[in-house]
Amino acid sequence: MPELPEVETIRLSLLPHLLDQRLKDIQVNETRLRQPLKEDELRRWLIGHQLKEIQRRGRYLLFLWDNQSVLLIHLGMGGRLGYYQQRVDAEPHTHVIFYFEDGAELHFRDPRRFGSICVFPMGGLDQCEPLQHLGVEPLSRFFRSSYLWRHLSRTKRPIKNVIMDNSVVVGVGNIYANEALFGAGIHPQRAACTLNRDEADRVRRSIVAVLRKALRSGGTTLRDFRNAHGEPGFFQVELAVYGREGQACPVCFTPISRLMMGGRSSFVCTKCQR
DNA sequence: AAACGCGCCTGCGGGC
DNA sequence: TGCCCGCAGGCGCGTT
Repeated sequence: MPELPEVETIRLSLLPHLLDQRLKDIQVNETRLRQPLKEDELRRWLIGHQLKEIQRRGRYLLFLWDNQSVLLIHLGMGGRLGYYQQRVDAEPHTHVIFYFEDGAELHFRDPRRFGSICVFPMGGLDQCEPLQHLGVEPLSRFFRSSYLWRHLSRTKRPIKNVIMDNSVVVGVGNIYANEALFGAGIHPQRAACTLNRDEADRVRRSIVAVLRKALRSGGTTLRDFRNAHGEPGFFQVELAVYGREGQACPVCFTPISRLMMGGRSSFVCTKCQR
């Protein structure tokens, strides 16, 4: 569920509170995450250390500490990070609690346990398996038209699958892929290699535009997304097609149709998107 | 060898 | 009312 704008929103909401804070303790309630959580490693690397930076790579949050260690957190599908100024009762499915010296707490909550938490030395960042094969950041200068064109032109896969492929471009999930393709006027099932350069660049610019706009709205809250303070995002009211089957296309009023692609819902205006 | 499909996991909403 | 099924979907891995 959290795609790039949601993860970035969480990062921005944590930043002012956690920077330079020192970690006092860690409580692990559940180690059975996507990959088993190594509690002793977590404690050994992080307790007593000061948080120096919070970065994001794709959908991963990277917490950098004063001992050159990196805490990697992925929120999976419905994972949440909750920041609390002082002691609070943990909500159900709170698997890990980070206690800081100023009394603040960071709660990692993930009912479906699709998320993951691991720690590794900063020097080993290059060897960190989950980050190995990630493509470019869509909001960086590396997401150029020549880059996307190269990836589109060599495959017959549907365009929607390609822009959701994290080895091409990171952080674009189902919601923003649907929105970006609507904005570009491209049908999600078009074979990527049939797009011409102009269409490919329309897709690229549409991805950037929709991610930026969603970020400005604090992300999309369909059901459970919240920033670190428990506040929802507001981009759901601006969604043009996602989840709007049967509703009028905001441009031409044709009813939005839903089609399944590999078990995932795609929403499309068949008049605007070709 | 690219590309598809499945399994992981729980909550919730719709239908009967 | 209550139960069951389908859907949500990122990611890694196995299969074709």
